Amino acid sequence: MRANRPLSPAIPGLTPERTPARRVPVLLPYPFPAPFDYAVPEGLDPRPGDVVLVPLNRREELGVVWDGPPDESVPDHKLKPLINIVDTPPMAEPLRRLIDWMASYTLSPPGEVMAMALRVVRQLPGPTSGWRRADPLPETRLTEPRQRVLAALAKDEPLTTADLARTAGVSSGVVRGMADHGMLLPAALPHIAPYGRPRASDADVRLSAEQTIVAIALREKVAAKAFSVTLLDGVTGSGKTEVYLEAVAECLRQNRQALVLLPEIALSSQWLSRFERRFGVAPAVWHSDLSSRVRRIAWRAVAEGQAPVVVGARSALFLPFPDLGLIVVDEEHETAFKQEDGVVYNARDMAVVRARFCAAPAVLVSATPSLETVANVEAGRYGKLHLPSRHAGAALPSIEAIDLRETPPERGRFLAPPLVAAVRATIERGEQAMLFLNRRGYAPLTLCRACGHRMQCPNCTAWLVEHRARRELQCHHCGHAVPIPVECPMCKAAHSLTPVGPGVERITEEAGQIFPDARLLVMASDTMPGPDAAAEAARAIEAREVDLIIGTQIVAKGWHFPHLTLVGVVDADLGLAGGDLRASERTVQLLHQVAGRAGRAEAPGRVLLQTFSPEHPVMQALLQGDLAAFMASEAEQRRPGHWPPYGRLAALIVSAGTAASADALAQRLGDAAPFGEGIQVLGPAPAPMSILRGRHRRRLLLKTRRDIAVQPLLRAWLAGVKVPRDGRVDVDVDPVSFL
DNA sequence: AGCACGCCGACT
DNA sequence: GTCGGCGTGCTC
Repeated sequence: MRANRPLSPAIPGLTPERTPARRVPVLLPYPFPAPFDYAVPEGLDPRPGDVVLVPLNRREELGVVWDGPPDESVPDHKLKPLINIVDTPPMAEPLRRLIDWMASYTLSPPGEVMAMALRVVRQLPGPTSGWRRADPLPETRLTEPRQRVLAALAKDEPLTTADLARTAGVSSGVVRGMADHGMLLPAALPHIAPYGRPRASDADVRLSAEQTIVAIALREKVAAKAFSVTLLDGVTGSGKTEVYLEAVAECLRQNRQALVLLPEIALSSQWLSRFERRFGVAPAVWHSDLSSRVRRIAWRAVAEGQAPVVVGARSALFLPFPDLGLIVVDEEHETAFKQEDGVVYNARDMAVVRARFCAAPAVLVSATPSLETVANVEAGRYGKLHLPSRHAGAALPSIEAIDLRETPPERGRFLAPPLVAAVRATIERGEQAMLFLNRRGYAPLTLCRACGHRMQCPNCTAWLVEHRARRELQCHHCGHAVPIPVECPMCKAAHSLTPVGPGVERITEEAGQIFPDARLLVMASDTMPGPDAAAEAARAIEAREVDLIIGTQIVAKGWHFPHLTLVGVVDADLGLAGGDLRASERTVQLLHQVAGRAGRAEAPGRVLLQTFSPEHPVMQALLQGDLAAFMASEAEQRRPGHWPPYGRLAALIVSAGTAASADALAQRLGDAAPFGEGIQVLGPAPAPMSILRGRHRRRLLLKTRRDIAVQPLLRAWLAGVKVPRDGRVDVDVDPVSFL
């Protein structure tokens, strides 16, 4: 091969502008440590970012021409020539740099990160997906059906085989035959802009003086066309969305694209209608369960600059924006931005990195900013804009505690008398109430009254949760489910199994008994699968077809229910147990968010927290409405020990098929642990879920001072320990969950 | 990640 | 004597 293709000597005057590279590095969507080199056949001129088809092992694979010099360590004779350059928009430089940066930061193979960006390109139609008429026509019989086909193409607009056959009223065989005779030539399909132009200015926008000041500041950030990070901190109901939509509008005036990341795109029906009200059109939506057709249209539109605004989940970070001018991360404190499987990354932080590579501003939005973001503001790395009061005169809800030690619920019940009375009064006034409990199912624990046996998952260190509607006990970590047994599997006593503790199903049952005439609606991830169900629930609530909403986690996020005036938190202490570094922070954020659902219009809102420890700092912060002080004291507790955000943390999760081999591997990692000034390794210890999906897990934590990067330490550490066949070591840089 | 090669058990 | 189990090793 090499002998047949000598490089032509460079002749002055005839030398092409760019001498084709003899070999190029190609990044493949697999966990190889580095790009592979390929030979460049004559006539092709691949450049960094081009999507290419290459031979790999005896398959053909898509890869991306990567930057940097080729890896000369692979000898020429081992090189295979790349097959073709795919006719699709190339991966732009900012995205390539994001991929490299993420790979290095998360210690993931770059190909695995790139796979997230390429996943969707695979499904793109090739260049032969449409037809145009050949000119001149080859000499063939011009039958009547064939003339109709040519007439259908008179507008010079390529059509797909199916469309062409339909318009011309012929079978697809006619089209095929004409193509075979060279009468039709393959052509890329024209792109029909699927997303309308949003109107940048809107006379109907009514912002308060406070909002206007903040909106102007954000517009200036966008107009600067430079990297910056701004925290937009505003109480729930302060109109943060309207304000950042004005930054989006400014971005549109600059003719650059804007990206808005939401933690749970599936539940964003209200966000979308708000957007449409402001801009007159819908934005492009991006999340993992789009149909392949919609996904294809959206990807193309983004790549060709035809999607001015994209709203999406974390994977939208990898879309091929040619000219991104603004990234907004709404609810930036949400842990849903953290991707826990595959490449472990935090989309909020990667959004900032992407903004830097695009020379664009990033705006982080929250009513309860994360400690990380607050620390970045204090250190001067991020700017901050504040919206301290609720929009349109709505007052912040009043928050009161119900001390369960003083006014406990009746035996076997979970709603205390003061909460029951408040819900009843609210419903009787014709207003809506909500009961919040962040726990799915009927009961979190099933216990044998005869022998004390607890129903546990065989694969995980977790109790089985009763789902009464499905008559099952289910593990929420691995999905393992069994029918509810009649007798105790341990002592064989019949009818001795008792549900312990409440889940939303059980609260719904109780509420049904206490308020028999109330119209109930349960909102939980397993009762509202998908965006349509959530949108329907939101519609029913807004239309006042519901009196009492009972929900988990998902009722906390971003909803605007104007007739909702009472929120009852069934178990405010839930989430504080477990010794998690972030337990307090997360509980405050979640409960504050839930509380914010109450009283968003004229009627004042009221929030009742059922708790066994109203004196706990978390409850006190919520009751006094002083989150800033709480976060400050939380920060002070972390500072001396160099805990995040005042230090860096990385977790190593060791897993293996048996406890013994997990212990052995964890021990060897512990022995090889890095050491030095400002470096500390905690563990090995059993992971909080010491058995998960049948694998035994151990955990080590690397904690360093903020000025010491964890990645070089981790790389050296892992390089020195050989992982056996059945073992795995997963790295989680900046862990947010300690499970 | 695929995919083949390779060395040990139950079948036409 | 072959079909096939999944252990291990490579892919520019």
